[in-house]
Amino acid sequence: MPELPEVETVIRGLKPHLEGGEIVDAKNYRKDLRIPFPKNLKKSLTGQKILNITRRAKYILVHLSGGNILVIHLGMSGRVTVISKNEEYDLQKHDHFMMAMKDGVSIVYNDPRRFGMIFLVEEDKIQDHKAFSHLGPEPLGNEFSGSILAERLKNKKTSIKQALLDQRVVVGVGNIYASEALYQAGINPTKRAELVKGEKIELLVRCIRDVLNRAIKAGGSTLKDYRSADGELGYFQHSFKVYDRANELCPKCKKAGVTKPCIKKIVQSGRSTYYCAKTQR
DNA sequence: CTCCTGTCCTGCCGGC
DNA sequence: TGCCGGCAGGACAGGA
Repeated sequence: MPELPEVETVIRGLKPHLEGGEIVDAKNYRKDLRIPFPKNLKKSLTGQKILNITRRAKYILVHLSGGNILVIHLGMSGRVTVISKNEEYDLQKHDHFMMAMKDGVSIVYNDPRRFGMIFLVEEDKIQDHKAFSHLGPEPLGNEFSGSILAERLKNKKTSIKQALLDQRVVVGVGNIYASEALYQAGINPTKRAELVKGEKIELLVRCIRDVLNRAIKAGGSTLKDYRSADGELGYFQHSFKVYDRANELCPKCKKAGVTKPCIKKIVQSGRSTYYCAKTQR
């Protein structure tokens, strides 16, 4: 479900409730998600202070005072709900994990498909952890640029769409924003990755940043209205230009006076891709 | 190495 | 109304 913007939105929703607080209880309601919950999770978390919450790729990193990081990945369908002090809460179907803070606030992790993961890693060993060791640059960071992307796409025979989903190339971009970024950049998703270069690559970098930033902004605006940090796509889903809009007219074509629907849906490596057949070359 | 397919799991939607 | 197939925002193993 969540790509970088949704994960970022969840983190921004959690920060004010958790940062600086102390964990007084934690529970997992089943033994595993995609991978097993850590053994002694309650023991590992209780008494820990939450120093801060950060993001790496699509992972939520909860930094603990003892030097460990509680890592949360939302998979396809994970959500985190904040429950305020004295609020009644009945455990819901697919609630798999909870954590309670000293001030009475708690959070609940819910994940119907259980593709998510929750695990602990030592702060100074995170780079060596197999979930993180292969990760590429953060798309919103300074280390992401046309030349970096070009280097990572060099000799890549796969399509540019699939390359963008590869977390070794760039992190955080998922199935929706890959389609959206390629649309904005006017690049055909089936184009061989290594053939995207020069000005086009610079444009693609700007488009990836822009699409993600606008989605984060939209997520932020939904957060004002909802106390829950549930990573819903929020209002941004209403502004997808091509994703899930097969047989519709894209904004560029509409503006150009085209009347024939231009958005096609294709399947690449088992994932749906949406693009404008007219403007994306 | 790279690339692609299948798999994990539940919910939901459309067609019959 | 019910049943069934197909599909869904991610990540990874395993085979070619």
